[in-house]
Amino acid sequence: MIKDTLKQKLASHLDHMECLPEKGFVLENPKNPLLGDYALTIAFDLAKQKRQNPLSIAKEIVLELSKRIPKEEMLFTDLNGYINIQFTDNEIWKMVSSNENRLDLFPKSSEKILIEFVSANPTGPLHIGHGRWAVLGDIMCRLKRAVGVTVSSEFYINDTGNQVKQFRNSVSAAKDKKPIPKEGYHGQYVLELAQESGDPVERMISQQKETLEKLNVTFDNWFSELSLHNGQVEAAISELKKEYTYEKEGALWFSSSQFGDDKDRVLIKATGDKTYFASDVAYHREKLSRGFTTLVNVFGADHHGYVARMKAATQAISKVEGILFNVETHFKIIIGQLVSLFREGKPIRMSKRTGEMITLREVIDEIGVDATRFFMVFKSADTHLDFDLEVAKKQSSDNPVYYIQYAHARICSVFRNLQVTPPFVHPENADLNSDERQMLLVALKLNDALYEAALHYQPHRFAAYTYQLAKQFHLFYQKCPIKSASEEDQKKRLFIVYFVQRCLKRSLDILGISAPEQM
RNA sequence: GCGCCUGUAGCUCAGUUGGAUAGAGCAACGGAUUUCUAAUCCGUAGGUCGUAAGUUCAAGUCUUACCAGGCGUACCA
Repeated sequence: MIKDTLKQKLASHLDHMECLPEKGFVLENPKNPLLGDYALTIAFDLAKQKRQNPLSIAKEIVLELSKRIPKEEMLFTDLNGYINIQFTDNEIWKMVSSNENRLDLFPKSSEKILIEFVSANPTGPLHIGHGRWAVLGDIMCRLKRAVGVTVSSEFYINDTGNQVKQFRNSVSAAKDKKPIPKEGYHGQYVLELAQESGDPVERMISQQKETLEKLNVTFDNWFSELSLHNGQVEAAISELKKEYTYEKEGALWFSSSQFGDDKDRVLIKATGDKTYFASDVAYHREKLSRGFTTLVNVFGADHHGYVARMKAATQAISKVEGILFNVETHFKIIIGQLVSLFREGKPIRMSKRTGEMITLREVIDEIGVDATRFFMVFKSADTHLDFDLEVAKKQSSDNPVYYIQYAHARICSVFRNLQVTPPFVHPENADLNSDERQMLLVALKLNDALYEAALHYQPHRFAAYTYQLAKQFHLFYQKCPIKSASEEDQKKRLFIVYFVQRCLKRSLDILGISAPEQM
């Protein structure tokens, strides 16, 4: 990580100079790349502490840093109180060669994370919202793994309870040519399932699995709710009973409001049935018992009302059982906002009741896996996504995802055309023009982008980086010909492009998008 | 009513723990190829960052109030 390395280096020097602000400091990216590769704004913070003009502080710091850090590595300049830092070409080449190996670049982590996502009811086909949460969860797993964290992905199957019962009833009603109950499921797929033999719930689960696999999303574990119903739900309830439950109006309540929930929640109804929430408590108890240090749940926004009670339950269980687990810091719930489908600017109404809906499978079939994944990950998880099928498809020529893939294909094409095969030799300290320099710099920032995105569970930031990398390449390609270049330039540029190719491939792999060699 | 998310260019959205002149894509307009894929690149135009106060040397970013949209608010899952 070049930013991290630079920051540590600067921090130790600034500390010795007694110029380290109390709050710490941030390495900025200058708005204008001509100003520098990174920038410090510490002069403004120090101005107050030292009661001096920020401009003169910046000048002093530049002077002192220039003495301490050899000018063969980087150059410091000051402007309007900002301190700008520019790497030398020599230093860029050094970073390129030390960037070759991967995992040991990141801080070691002893975390063991469980990421649960999608967890749709097996009572219908997945829709585009599930697709978004699936892609987000999947890429979070890939990001974490890429920085060396242990991650397990899991789908929780709600294969028991009222909804499942209604669903089975609906299918068997359809089988008997009887009207489907009012509170049942009315989609076209129910009629189709009625034509088939076997348990409709099992059919639905395998259909969902198939769709997700098609989307390039796989789970380490499919966890059945039903499997908790041979004692584990009862066990979880009796654990809570030790301290945090009471009876009221014939029902058993969990006092979740003690743990920050708006109100208390029912575990066992007056009818004697256990609530869905009770199974969920058992499920999360089970997660803790498997020794995960961090739990992550990706919820659809339509379930965000569940967050407070799940946190409350998990905290209560950990207390009763004496497990060291801080919900505030180690139970991360990511809310994925909903997706609205459009076609040529017109909203597509989705209704499970009337059965008028477009399934995730249909979207994938229509616009392709790569485009679906990219559109789902490109926008931040907490913005409502307006997704126009015609735009995603019609644009297929200058769609951002193809733009990125094309960058990769173009590089492969260069090699084919020149009849050369990587790997290429690393040039020694060759001078860089500004386009070559920017190209390498953007490519070098991959690990920083990766680490940041993984740390904050923000896959969209990594997608944005990948796009930026492709963009920089297309610019480079335009400005820096390889075939017609001098022998020396050609050698240098072949290596640059080879480096970029590997960065693109690695980025696309993390996004779960293919990196074609030809388009 | 209360809670969560959102409000930035005509449209869809970025904007790092507050930093330099608020950015990209699409759409519009004008250019670039005797050269490795023009699925590309360059340029022009487009903004009261929902509104109003506040904090700060510095606010799209933080605080408060209000306005608008989405979602939630079950002894359903």
